Amino acid sequence: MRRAPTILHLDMDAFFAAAEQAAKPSLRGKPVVVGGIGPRGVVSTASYEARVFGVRSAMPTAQARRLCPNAAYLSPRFSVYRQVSDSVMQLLHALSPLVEPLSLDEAFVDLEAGGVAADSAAARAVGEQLRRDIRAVTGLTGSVGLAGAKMLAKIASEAAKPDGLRIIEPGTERELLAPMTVRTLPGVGPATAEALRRAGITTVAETAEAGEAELVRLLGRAHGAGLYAMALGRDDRPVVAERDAKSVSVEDTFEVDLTDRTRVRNELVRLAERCVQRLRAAGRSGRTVVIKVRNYDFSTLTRSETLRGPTDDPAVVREAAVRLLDLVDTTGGVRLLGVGVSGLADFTQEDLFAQLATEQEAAEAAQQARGAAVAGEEQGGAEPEEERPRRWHPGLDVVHDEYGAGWVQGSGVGRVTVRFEQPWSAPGRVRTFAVDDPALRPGEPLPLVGGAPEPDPVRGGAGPATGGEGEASAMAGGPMSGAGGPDPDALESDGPGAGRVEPRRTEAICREPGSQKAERPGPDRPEAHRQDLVRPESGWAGASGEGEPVEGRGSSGPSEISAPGEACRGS
DNA sequence: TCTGGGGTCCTAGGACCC
DNA sequence: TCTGGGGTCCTAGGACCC
Repeated sequence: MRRAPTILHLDMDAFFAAAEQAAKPSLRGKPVVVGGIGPRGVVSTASYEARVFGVRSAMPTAQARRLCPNAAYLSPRFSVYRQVSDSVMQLLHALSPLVEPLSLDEAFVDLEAGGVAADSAAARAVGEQLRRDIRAVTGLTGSVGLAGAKMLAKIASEAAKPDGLRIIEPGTERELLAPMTVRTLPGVGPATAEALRRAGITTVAETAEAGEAELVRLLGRAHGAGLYAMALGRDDRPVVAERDAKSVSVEDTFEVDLTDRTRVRNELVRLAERCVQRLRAAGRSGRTVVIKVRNYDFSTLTRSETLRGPTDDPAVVREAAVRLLDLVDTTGGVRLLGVGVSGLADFTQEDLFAQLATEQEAAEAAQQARGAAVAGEEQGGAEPEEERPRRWHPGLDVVHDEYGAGWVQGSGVGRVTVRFEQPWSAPGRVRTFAVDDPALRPGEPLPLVGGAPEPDPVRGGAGPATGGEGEASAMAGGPMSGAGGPDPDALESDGPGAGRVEPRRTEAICREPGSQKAERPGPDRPEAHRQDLVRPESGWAGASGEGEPVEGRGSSGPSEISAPGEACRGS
């Protein structure tokens, strides 16, 4: 515990949702929910406008839709968030060599080690400047906590949200923490809180009064002792720059439980290969292979096997995974499968000959596969590689030959609805195309700031905002390009600036006393991941396209999203 | 309401060794 | 003949975090 508040914790505000609002002008000031779009999806991040309606991180998306049917529901675009995160982390590294990232949107910084602040006033100045810099570089807001210990800095940034800065002065922490719920302390989740509650402990003060011995008795050695220290405001953990990953894993939840044993096996093999790809990309190898199986009833089990030495050989991992699967009863249905590797090393100890042998095998197998393909023996699965995605996820970046850059607002019943706008443009308008319209293809994410209004990608055509080009195509039939006539969607779309609300205003609405802190999991849990796990045949697109205000149907998109307090109320 | 994906750390029991 | 401790490794599960 230091005598000056020189440990800084930065937490970006509603990170994923804020990034989407920055990228999509028509969504600014509107409720936005980023997360899994499928029937089993959960919310990663809700914008502050969506939180007004009770939408929270980790909530099933289906429940969020009931609470706030008019929000924009978007799949995460991790490449964009990573890019923004990198530029934020760069700003942090300018302050100190000791930067400890906790996730894409969160990090500790040791200001003392950086020599940029030795007292409270200096720390505040650094924190405020950092917030300005983040805004200038990314267009997004972040909240800063400053204290003499990590735990307190994190509590401070939470209290500062959104778009604020808070200092906990060393010496004041016990008084400050005393009345707070024990859930405030890191490491206290639902189970620990319940165990403590049964012992009559609900506040931090009561936790401290209970004493270390009692807490150890209730919670076990490590957890009890750690919690006792935290309750006293004691936390000596240093800011640690880089930590090597200890495991790599991938998992998929299926839209419909898998019952066919062969299918389960095939999916597991796919996962094993994906896992090894990630392992190799990280330049690592591992010794323990783990599989995870979640059953139809949500019961979950793991099976693991430790090899004689570390490997990054897909065949070795795949075979271990399949062996482990043989130990598991999957009758009744499998909801989720996962494959992981732990016991990571930086190199492989497998003997060179074995390595060469498997590579040769793989080469031969590939050769055979090619032969089979040529002979026309391949069945259905491997259709020729198309440039278009199998599904048009809401939020996906696209480019249209005629209308330029935009993003998918929704899709279904053979159509895809696109809003043509860029981060620096006015809110754009919506057009609907056939899903197989050849003029429409996936596009690169655009930078959130500094994107020069590029020359119009449309050769000789008017820009997307000019209007009058007519409907591109429509209806479930094939592409009907270039027909004239006004675009009905365009007529109903936002004019420039319409419906624009300064984000700050609605954030303020959300900032009701106590409304944030009482809630766990916290308001920002953007570390969720691929939600687009739907297997091709299960087809969420039809489901989501039908009757979803944001995701489909021409004009009823975000352009018609009402301000918070109007539309979403009482549905 | 029906529960994602990617991680970390801890506990506990059994095997095995000294 | 009945019963040591301690250490390490492996496996399984659970809590927690974002």
